[in-house]
Amino acid sequence: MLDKKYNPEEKEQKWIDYWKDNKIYKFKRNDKPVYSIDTPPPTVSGHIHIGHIFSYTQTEMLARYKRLRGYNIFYPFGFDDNGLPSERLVEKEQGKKAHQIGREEFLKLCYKTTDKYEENFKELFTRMGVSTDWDIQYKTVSPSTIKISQKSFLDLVEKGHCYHKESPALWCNECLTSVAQAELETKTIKTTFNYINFTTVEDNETFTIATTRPELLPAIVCVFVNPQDKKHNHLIGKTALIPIINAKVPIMADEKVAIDKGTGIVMCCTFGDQTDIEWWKKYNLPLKYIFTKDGKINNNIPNYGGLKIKEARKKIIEDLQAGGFVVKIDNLEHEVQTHERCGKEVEYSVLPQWFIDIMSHKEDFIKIGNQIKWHPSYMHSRYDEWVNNVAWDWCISRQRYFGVPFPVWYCKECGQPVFADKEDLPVNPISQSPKIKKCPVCSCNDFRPETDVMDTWATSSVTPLINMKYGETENFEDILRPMSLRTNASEIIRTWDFYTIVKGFYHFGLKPWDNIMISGFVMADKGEKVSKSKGNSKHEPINLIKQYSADVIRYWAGTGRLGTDIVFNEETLLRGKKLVNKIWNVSKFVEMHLNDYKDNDFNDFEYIDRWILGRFMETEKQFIAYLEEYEVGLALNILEKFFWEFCDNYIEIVKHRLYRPEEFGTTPRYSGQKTVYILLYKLLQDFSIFFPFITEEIFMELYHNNNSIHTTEIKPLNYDFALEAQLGDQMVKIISQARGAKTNNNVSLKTPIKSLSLGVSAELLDAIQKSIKDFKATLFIQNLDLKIIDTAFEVYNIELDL
RNA sequence: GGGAGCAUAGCUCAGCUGGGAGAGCAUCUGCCUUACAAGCAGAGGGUCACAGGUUCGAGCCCUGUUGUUCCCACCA
Repeated sequence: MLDKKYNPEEKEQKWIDYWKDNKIYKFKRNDKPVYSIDTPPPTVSGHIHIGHIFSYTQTEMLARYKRLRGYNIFYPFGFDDNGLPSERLVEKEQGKKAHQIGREEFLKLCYKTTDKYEENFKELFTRMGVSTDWDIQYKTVSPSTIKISQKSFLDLVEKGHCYHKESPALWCNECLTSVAQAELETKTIKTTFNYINFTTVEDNETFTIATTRPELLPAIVCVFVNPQDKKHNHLIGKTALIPIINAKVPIMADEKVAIDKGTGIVMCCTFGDQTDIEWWKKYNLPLKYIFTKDGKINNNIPNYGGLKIKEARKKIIEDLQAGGFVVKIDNLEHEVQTHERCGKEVEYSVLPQWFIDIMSHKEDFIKIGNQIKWHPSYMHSRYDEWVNNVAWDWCISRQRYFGVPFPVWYCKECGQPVFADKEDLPVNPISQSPKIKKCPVCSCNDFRPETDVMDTWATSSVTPLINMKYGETENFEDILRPMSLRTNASEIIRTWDFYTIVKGFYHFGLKPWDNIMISGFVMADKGEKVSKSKGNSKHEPINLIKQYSADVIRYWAGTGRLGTDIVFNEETLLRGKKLVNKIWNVSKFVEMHLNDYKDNDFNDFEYIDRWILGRFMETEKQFIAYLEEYEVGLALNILEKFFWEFCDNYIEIVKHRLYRPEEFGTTPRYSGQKTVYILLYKLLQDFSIFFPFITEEIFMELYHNNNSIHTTEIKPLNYDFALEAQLGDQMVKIISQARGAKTNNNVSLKTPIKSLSLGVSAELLDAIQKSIKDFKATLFIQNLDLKIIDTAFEVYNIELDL
């Protein structure tokens, strides 16, 4: 017997335990087709917020759908505890920087901290009913993951897609590491645009250069003018004298200079921006690198050495003003590139780094992108746009600690890199030595380890490889190449998705997945993304679960349209709560009437039963169509609509038949029983995608034919009730009008109708006659007068028994 | 500056390949009806952002405009 009231807190825990004990979601190799999901390993950053719940739940619903369609679901969960976010978390908790703690001790703390938070994450996702198989869980810094990451690296080196080079790279002088283009975030800041006078050495002609970065004056290696610039092209070939610094640099020509920007004359430094780097390479300019790694001016620069960049900027402007070199200073708002992990402006640095070649295979990456089906389709263009705009090879070196080490040593004499053997992985070059004793180039026998670690994305981009146990003896390559689905939010198309495609292409020449599904963000308020870093998650998931139940939170998460941001709102939760409550109540009703029910073959359905069965078939067809397009929210929407129709109209009509067989007959009662038996079963199945807990509770109580609703299979009904579905709808409209008459008279719906006079179409007349008992009983009609008219129907007269 | 999404009832949104403008919440009026008052029945409420176009017919297709959000580029 179902309880009078449903107690979510108790029942949800019960089913969590049951599913776990009975391994309901366990992946086993069998004959069924595999549906595999590459779901984002969340960054273990200490806090889980409602945004996580949103996107993971949508994916989870798809897993449930595919499971109910007979697929063998490969649905692992991972944790991305690798890299800077974890390091920053530990630094914050310790109140110390990594280098103050020491490499070994710091790493221990990283493992300890991430383990702790992983448990929190796992618990909460489990609590939400996530049907992942926790036995195939991975993390991005475990020995097995490090092994696969290193293997991937060595494979790319072998294939010539990965190279080591001293090269300018983006540098964060807060995190003290290089970063990749994809890790940048643009920010608008207020600064000044400074117009500074230079002179030519040859004829002492004054010309003005506008710059936002006057502290780079000591780093100027040359000055550029557009050769088409009639006003300034006479300067080309002369020598510029840098004010205050008094260095002399050549004035050169380049088409890339925009004549109408600033004064049309540009200083080229080492390195102010990306164009500087291009010019530096193109014209083989000298290197005048003036910054230290932690964001100060080099000590060897007179007057400004030791100052922080912004201090130096201030001081040099003062000095320039004092020397009379400043023409004017404009206030300016402009966008700068910042490091997304810390929000500080990035600089450029020159260091030996490992790069993965991106630039020479952009077309291939576009091609692979075209082979993947994007949901929603317009997200594909974000990917294309990113690939087309990428300007750098992917720098995967990070001068940090907590991450995957490069399996590389260098000869101390000649610098020749020596790689670990694939069989020996995982390798930590700091604690281990290379196998070979002598450098193959110079025969030196002294090596130093690579101390950099890999970029987080270098590892998370191999999640398909981790899942398939790439290169291991026992692997899943046959079933996971490619995987069926990747899901994530739009913000990491350019990182996670792109890099995974890069790796997939380089390793196998294949797309990593057949489909990709992009979810939106949760907004705290309009335009304000919920995220842990901004601390605006007003609602703690665990409290919301306690208040509303996991099923109801899932309802909210399931309503969003694919790829579209949603605002967290409590009204939606309330709506979900009502729906879940209604499912419970109607199930109680059905249970009550199935006491003596035996499921026999039966096809002699009453007209009204055919109507609702036909309507359900239409609904489920659309429901499935939406889910095939991954439109979870639209599927839920249409199912919900049907469900209320089922409760408010069908159940109200069939009620009397179920209660009073002596009056309406046992066969019509059986027809009603069979109908609610079928439909509740189907509704529970369909709803189980969204509400795994309450549907399981009801299913296990009412239908004793399986060990879980989640291992059943959705099989569409096979009746031909299209006409009944259509005419039944019209009958409901008539019923609704008659009810309206009662309501308008302020009387109960039980009030008898003395007489009802109706005009109906011929086919509707036939329908009403076939369901005359139901029709009259539902409205409590005493006398019914029917005649045929041309239009669908018209109510001529209703006389109530007041 | 380039690309994309969105604009429908007071609020949050749905509306498939072009033909009836919809749901929930809120508001109002009723109803204790043998599952459910966390319920039920009903009502009011819209120039589908704006301007053109295609079509017998446009919320839906095309062009443009405005507003808004996101991604990218812009550090001279």
